[in-house]
Amino acid sequence: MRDSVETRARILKTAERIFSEEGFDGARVDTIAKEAGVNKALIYYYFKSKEEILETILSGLFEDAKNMIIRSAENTPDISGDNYRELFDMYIDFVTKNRKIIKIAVAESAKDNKKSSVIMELGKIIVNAEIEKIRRSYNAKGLHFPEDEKELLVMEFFTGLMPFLAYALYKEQWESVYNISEDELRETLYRVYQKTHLAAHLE
Amino acid sequence: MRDSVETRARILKTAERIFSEEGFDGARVDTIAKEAGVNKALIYYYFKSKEEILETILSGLFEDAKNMIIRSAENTPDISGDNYRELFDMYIDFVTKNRKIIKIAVAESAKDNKKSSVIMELGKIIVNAEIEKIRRSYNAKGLHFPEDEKELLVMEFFTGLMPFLAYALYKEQWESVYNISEDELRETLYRVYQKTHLAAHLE
Amino acid sequence: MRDSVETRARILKTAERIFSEEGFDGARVDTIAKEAGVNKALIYYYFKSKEEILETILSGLFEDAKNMIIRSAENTPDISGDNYRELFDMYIDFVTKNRKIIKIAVAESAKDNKKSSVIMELGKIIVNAEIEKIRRSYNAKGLHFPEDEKELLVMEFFTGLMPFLAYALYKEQWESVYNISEDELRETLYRVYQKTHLAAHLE
Amino acid sequence: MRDSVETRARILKTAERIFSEEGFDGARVDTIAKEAGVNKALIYYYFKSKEEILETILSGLFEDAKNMIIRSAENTPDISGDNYRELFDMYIDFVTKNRKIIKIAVAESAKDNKKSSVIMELGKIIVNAEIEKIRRSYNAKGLHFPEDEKELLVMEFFTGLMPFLAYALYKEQWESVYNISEDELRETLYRVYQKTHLAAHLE
DNA sequence: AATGAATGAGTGTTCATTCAT
DNA sequence: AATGAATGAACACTCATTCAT
Repeated sequence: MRDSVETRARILKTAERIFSEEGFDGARVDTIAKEAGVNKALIYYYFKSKEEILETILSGLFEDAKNMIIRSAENTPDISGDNYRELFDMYIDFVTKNRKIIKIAVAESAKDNKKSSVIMELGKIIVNAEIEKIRRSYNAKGLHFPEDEKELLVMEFFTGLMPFLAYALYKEQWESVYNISEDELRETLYRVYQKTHLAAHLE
Repeated sequence: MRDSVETRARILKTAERIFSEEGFDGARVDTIAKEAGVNKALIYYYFKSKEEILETILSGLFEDAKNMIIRSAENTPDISGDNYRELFDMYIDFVTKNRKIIKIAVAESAKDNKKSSVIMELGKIIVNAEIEKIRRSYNAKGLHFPEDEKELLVMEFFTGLMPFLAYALYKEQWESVYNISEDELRETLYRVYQKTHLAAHLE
Repeated sequence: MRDSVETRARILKTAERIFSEEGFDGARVDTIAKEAGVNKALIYYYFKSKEEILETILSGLFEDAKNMIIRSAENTPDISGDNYRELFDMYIDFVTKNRKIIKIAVAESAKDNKKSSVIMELGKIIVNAEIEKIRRSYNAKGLHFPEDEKELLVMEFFTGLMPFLAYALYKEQWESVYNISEDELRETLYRVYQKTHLAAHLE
Repeated sequence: MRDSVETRARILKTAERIFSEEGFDGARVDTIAKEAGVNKALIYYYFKSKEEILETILSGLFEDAKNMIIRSAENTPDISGDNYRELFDMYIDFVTKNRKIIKIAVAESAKDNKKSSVIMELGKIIVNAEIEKIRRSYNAKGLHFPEDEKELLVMEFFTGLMPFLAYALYKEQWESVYNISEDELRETLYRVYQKTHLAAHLE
């Protein structure tokens, strides 16, 4: 019974890696089985289809994101110059830890054949959480919240969230192409993020 | 002979659409043939393999990007408050027109199994062009160019380029999920871009 | 211990139903287990293989048939106008009660790949029993038994037994397609059987 | 193009044989391909699934049956002592020629999971055709047609048609088990059929 | 007597690619 | 330049059967 849980988890972890390496369609169940060290039929004992493995993995990303948002709301309930760094680190850690799943999610979300996508859904909950924080910051300072909420949505999604997703996607390629260390990339991105996205929240 | 060129182009256009809808691995040569209205074997008369179709399409994106950069260098050789809008429009038009290919490129670039990727290559040439413009702006104003070029690279890639790619990827989904028109999204993004990325270039 | 017998019987009863619904090859051990409410491995505790379940079921049919023949020989040792009905009912009851197994047996016997088949074996013992009765009837009446025993064999198999097997096979379909009740079908078949097969035994 | 028709026919002929030997569920597409001397994928070029092969084969049986009925209606439009033999031969030839398909049809029709079945459908058209003939015979003789049409239906199906289907199913097994030649079995069955089913049509 | 987990060998089906014309 | 037919190598998924407890 303990083993069973561990086996299922191993399958998921392996699938996550293979999906992120080959893409969902490019990945082979055979490969997952072999690399997870289990019989292929066992995968279908735990999951009803390859599709269900993907869904399970993406649900995991959602859960993780929600938990991070809750923790984030507790630790840094509003935005101020002081807690910028904490917030940034929380997000960078999240996307770094989940970068394989994020790659899968982005690749799938790029497909033109669906109305909405995982990234849009993920965007929604993260963006809303951020906007809530901003609202609280304004209230705390006794300022009235800017009426143009749509602009805020666009800002959080396109210039707030995207750099983090891009970091998840291209971190390793940046390290190898530009010969930059993980730490340096992270620090540089922090400075850049301060000067661009975060700066816009200080007027 | 005219026909032959047209047929090849039709195959490419159809492949571009199918790839962007289903992803490269998810797409079927059969589907491309049927939807392009040609015999499947004919595709192999024009292209050596499915892979070669992809390469041809992605090369097209490169050519287009290079041309845009050249035009851009002529029209707006440096960056100033006055030509922001022109620059923004040029990029938005480029990613809108090429959004199908960009979706393919991003999905492929998300795969963990390659050192570098199309998006990294595309990033390089675009980012370099932008940095060149910035350098020229500094020189024009008699200022000395900031020493930290790496920060500039990171900035142009993660907060300069990414919002445009995200626009290409999620434009349609944004329109349908947030019930926003193409124009409104574009205008809002312009304002956001001004307040974040472009603002950083004005200190 | 009581339970154990009951469990085994439940497996057999369920297998009988599933085999008759899906055919032997179409049936899945998984389905039998689930519908019998037992663990799949338990089926292999009671039976060596899926094949052995089938054999057990078909042996059951044989035993039942033999018992019926013995009872039949006691109750109606010869054939006369008076006991036609009793005989007919005995057979109809037998094939009705065993119709699921008969469906399985016929479907299996239809396969071209065996020399003989369950239905041929079943035919043999039933036909022989009937012929024995006829012989006794002739003797009782002081008549000499017709020399052409082969004709008798053919008659008992093709026009004596077949209508009963067909009744087992198509009873439910007849009821639904021709909107006829079980009783009406049985009575009509009796009249028909009298006018055809039984009539031939009266000259 | 000629070849293409021939290849498709060869696949069907082989499938017919394999299905009749192993049953539909027991048959393997691999086996059909190998024995038809074609690549397995080619089977899916001509037929969309194993199921569709079966349907095509069974449709063929229907067409053949209809044609036989039409020919039969022309040659022997009513029933009389004189054309018994012709009628019998027509049916025996039909079921002999189509015995492989009939085996498949009976095995499939035995499955408990369908409302109606091929054999019921086949029964309907054949039985109706026979009843029509009987009606014509009565009219020709100036007799009034018996009111109980349901009895006629039952008679034609259970004692008229069934012996022929049984002949198709068990002909070979009879030959080998009872060491009887094809001709002798056919002749004996004719005599038996005369004394039973046909006799009932002479009152 | 009973079960959850595991497996080898397959099973129908698909796919990119090629051949012959 | 174009096509219908053909193929080898997968591919996702299944199944009867067994193992360990």
